[in-house]
Amino acid sequence: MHILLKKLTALHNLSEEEQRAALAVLGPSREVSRGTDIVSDGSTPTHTTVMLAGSACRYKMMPRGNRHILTFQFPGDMTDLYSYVMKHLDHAVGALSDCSIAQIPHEKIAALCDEYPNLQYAFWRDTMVDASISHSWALGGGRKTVERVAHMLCEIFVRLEAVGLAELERPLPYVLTQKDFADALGLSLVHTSKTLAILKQKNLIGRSGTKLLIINWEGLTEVANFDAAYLHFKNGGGSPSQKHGAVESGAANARC
Amino acid sequence: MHILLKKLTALHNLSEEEQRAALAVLGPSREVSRGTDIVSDGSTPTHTTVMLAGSACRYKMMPRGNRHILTFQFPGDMTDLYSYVMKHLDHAVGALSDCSIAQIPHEKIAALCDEYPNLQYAFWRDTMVDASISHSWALGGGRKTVERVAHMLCEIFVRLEAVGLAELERPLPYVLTQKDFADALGLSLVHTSKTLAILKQKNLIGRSGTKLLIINWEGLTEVANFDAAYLHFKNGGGSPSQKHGAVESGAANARC
DNA sequence: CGAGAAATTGAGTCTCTTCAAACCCCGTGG
DNA sequence: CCACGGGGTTTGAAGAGACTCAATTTCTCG
Repeated sequence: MHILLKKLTALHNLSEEEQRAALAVLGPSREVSRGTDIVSDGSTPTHTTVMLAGSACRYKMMPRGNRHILTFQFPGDMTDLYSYVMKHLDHAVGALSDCSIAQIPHEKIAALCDEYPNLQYAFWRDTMVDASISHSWALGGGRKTVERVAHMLCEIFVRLEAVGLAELERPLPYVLTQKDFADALGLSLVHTSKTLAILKQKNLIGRSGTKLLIINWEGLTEVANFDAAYLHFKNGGGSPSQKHGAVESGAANARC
Repeated sequence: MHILLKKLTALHNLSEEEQRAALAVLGPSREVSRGTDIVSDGSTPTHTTVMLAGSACRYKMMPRGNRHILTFQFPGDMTDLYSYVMKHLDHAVGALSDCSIAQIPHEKIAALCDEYPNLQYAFWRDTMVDASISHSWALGGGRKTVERVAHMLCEIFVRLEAVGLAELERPLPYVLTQKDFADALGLSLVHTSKTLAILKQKNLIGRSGTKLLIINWEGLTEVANFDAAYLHFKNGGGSPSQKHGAVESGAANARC
């Protein structure tokens, strides 16, 4: 199953036909190397980007020269539905690792939306999950630092797992540097490092080469006070221990 | 002109017919008194709420007992399009002042969306502006405290002005307590108060009775480093001095 | 094996928080 | 018409958390 469909169907039910239609508009894949911008700030994109592999982020350079990461983007994510709706982008999208991406022209999205309202609904839903994640990040979610860091690790794991790219006992497939975390959390690199050290000390996480490894998922979610509901995956997210499963599966079929 | 249309047309062009259709689904108005919830956390609303008068906020109570304000809602705002898309709400909506509101059943929104794709587009756009505001709030936008506080004041003014509810030289029509600001900014009440005091000292803002008064808009935007572009109003927002006007007016008509 | 990137550690400083008390404005009731 | 009460605002002081600066260590990749 195509990674884009894995993501979309994890959020909303789509018919076979809708799935085929969505795939049909996908352009050829393209490689982007780490550190380069996929879409630049202030531009008015004509295409939407779909992540196929690798990790990226939507970010904004702030006046004081610091990078402010708004969200991470993983395979299956449509980084730029935002620009389809907004036209004018107020942030950039950059590759955090070597990535491969595909594009969809905005006209084709509009055509899809007209023909398949349910698909438009899925797209809308996708952008709203993004908003929900933003909410959760904003103001650090009222959590204290150790919680916040742990929470972000949980989020990343669940999102990757939802598209079949992560599983427990295995290191996360992508490299995110501590600087990336720091810029996403709004903390200094030093402090982020010290906080991660605490989680390592507790034997909740570790490193396997350059990659991050979750050693004790239960423990991590507990420290983080993590509830995957805000990610709005149909199956509730949250890995083996399905704690909060199927919260909204009842409504998942209906459009309203 | 109805307040809802003022808001929607400030974001996107709508035909006469679309405007009529949008108004037609509005339920009767209802009063909500200050401090009560309009929609509660964890619920699955069947209606979308339109603010007619007063100020409200989407908020979440955090484990540690603090209130975390996600966005302010002013007249014309549709607080709950979020729930139309998400079904299951992960935050509450509460009245910050006495409010009057109207509701629209979700089925009617779905019907509207089917019949008037351009209207659905406007709705989508509305929710995305919300997301954009979230982005701007997240992590304090990388600003330092005085900037942040000033920035929030600017945002509130521009949003109210866009629907014709605020003008310079006049106090803002609603009372927002410093606690409200603090909870939205993620700062302590004490610190918020001290920061506002700085802005007063500089003679940028003042108080007129219980209401806030902007004394020097130019100065305030300068301190805040404020650029209204992220609010995505067609006219660029930003009051008399139209600094960043019409950024995307060219594309505003087209759906794609 | 060496170079560069990333992570770690320590020390000093400043911001923001918490706790606590006083103040002010405004509506109410005597 | 004035005293009272309460919500909201202001102020002060002490302490915790986070930041910066700077040096060191570890890791990875060529």
